Amino acid sequence: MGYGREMTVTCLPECGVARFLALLNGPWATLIVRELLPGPRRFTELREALPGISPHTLTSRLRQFETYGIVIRTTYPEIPPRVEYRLTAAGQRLREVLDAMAAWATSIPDPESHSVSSAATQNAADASTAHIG
Amino acid sequence: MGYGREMTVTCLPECGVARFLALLNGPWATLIVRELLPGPRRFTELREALPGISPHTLTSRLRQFETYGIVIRTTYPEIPPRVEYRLTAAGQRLREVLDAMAAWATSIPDPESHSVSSAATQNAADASTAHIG
DNA sequence: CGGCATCCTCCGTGATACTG
DNA sequence: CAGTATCACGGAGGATGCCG
Repeated sequence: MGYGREMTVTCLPECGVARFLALLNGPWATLIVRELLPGPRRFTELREALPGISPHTLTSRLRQFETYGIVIRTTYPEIPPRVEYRLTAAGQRLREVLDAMAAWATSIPDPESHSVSSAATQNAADASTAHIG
Repeated sequence: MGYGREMTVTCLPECGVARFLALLNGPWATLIVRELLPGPRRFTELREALPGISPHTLTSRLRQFETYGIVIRTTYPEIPPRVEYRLTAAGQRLREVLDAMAAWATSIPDPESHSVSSAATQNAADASTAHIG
């Protein structure tokens, strides 16, 4: 699955979570959607809004979104050429998911406060002393 | 970012969405959390609940979750050995995110209904004829 | 400006085998 | 049972160059 074999996404998984992961795979995918939430964006605008992304990756994700009906690609036959990407109704419904992600992430402490040395690993002996079960 | 360089996650991104993606990276990560939501699970239970996952991957994700305080690993010094993984309070708050994911995924049509041939690509000429803005 | 083509790296994952 | 070790794969992603 995933980055190895399988998951050709010829037919999406039954599980909703799995379906989501199949469509918004990769670190950039969700961030691109995030940039499109406020409104339509041009290719270059997306590039500038996503520091570090390569045009190759941006095109790749945008094309996949287009294929799955998350994004609409509109070409304006102008000089210089202009292309706008905007979320479909389905794509805009992703706002709730991203909001949930952001809400969760901001609620957890920084990774510094739970370094590996004082990680959550524990033994049942300690557990019985405490109140695990 | 992502699978290339950077994103060593020494310090999580400011953006909540990016933080989420940094912690729940990879296709299996979220699915593992999903299996832990109902309650504590043992290593083998998780393996069986996630068809196709390898012990290597399962261990890897579980260790990362442990590092970031999403999962608690409890070792029972028994014969045969028993290890339970359970979500922390922060981990359990992921339920809302997964619910949002599932809700969104089930609301979108199957990929068959929007094949590439009839994809959403369109020209501005058509847009003016229609009602884009 | 908005790509596409090509080559390359990185890392999540799988498969198999082995250990406490 | 619960991993660990090793090798290998493949796709996401980066870098560069070129084109309409």
